[in-house]
Amino acid sequence: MQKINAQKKAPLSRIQEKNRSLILKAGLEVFSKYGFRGSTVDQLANAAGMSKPNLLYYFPSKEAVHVALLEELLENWLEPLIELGPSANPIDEILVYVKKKLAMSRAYPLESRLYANEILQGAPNFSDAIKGPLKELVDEKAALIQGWSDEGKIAVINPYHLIFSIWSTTQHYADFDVQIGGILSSDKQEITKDAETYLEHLFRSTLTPKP
Amino acid sequence: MQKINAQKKAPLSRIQEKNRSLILKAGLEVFSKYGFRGSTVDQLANAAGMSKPNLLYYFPSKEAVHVALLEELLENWLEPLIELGPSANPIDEILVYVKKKLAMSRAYPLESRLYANEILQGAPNFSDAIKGPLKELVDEKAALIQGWSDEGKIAVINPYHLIFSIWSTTQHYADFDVQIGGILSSDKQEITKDAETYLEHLFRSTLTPKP
DNA sequence: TGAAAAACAAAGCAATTGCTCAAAAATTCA
DNA sequence: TGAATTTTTGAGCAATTGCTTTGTTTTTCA
Repeated sequence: MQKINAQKKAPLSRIQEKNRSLILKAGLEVFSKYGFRGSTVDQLANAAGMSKPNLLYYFPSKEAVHVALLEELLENWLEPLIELGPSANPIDEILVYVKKKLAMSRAYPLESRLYANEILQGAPNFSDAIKGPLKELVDEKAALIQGWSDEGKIAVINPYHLIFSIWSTTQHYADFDVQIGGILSSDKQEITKDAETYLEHLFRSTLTPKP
Repeated sequence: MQKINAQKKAPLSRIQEKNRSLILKAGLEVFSKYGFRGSTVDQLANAAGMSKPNLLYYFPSKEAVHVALLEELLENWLEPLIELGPSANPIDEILVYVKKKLAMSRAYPLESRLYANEILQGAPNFSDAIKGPLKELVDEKAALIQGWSDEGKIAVINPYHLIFSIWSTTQHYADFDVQIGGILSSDKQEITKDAETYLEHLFRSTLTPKP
């Protein structure tokens, strides 16, 4: 064990702060591209611009870097959904959530791919978070949406699958970026604009109650 | 090089047939779980129930197994979209495609994850297929859908993004299976039924033209 | 300033990697 | 049957893996 498990006691020095963040940034780049098992400590150290032993001076193992990244990720990932709340106009409230998720896919594609990699590989370091905080939050918001549905303010839909479809359609633009870029010739900005228009239509139609 | 590049000349013997298929099956299991770089020849050989040198007697390298799998995958992957064609009822025609894709996600989750892994990692062995046959097919079907849109038979939507959303929502049930299972307590069969109901509503609402 | 502490890295460790060699075992077929 | 061919593998290769050892350099702060 290294001395750096003082994380919780002493505040981090400037150098520690800088190097830990360099390592996490490097970890994000490497892990999001190759997954945990496909990434090497050498790659991490190279990407972070430091020697291997120095990297392991700040994090006790390759896995520790990965876990730290996933922990950081969870908060940011849940945030937009947390903000979904009671509203006089539920459809717009949900559409705002869709737009936030799409914007996040575009602003943080590496994070999205890190997450996708982890889930794809069976979530070995993330299943607690899924079954705990994530499930709780989704249950809560699904109940909220179900309420809107019961009141006739939105169409009758399964709120869980609604959430899944919002996740999948928005994250697709980050996770399958290579595929989309291979099929569409337009530039990224235009793709994003078209995606937003399309998704707005998609979810508005679905949510609008039938007469 | 091994003698097995006789693939195209001599027909495969019974033993060859059996072992190649054992290896491909093993490759599917391992690669879909860990990605290319995260998988080892040892794992492949173990999963195939044979020694490492014997596996390499049938395929010249780990990469050759991976490439063979991806080639096989492409055909099956394109098939449902190929079948999408002119119809008096475009909405139902598209909904049939959605259902086929969802069924494939459920019947072949490993294939879906193999594909997702490859794309996530930048499609190092698949970008030709994406920019070639896949793009061509998608262009063709997008034109077909655009035609329906122009004729007023379906709503005004961007056909490319419609296709992306069909892919993402259906494949999500295979690729993010662990996450879904962690959130929903119902059994797989019920999840699939609910997903089908939800997706049918989702795409029918989107595609139905507004008066 | 200088001694203690923190930050760093060259070299090296055992284990694992993708793959090969050489030879044994199994199969084929004249 | 038995010789040729195909199939199989134990052993081993150099390279890479995750991580440590050992020490040097830099920073901190009394």
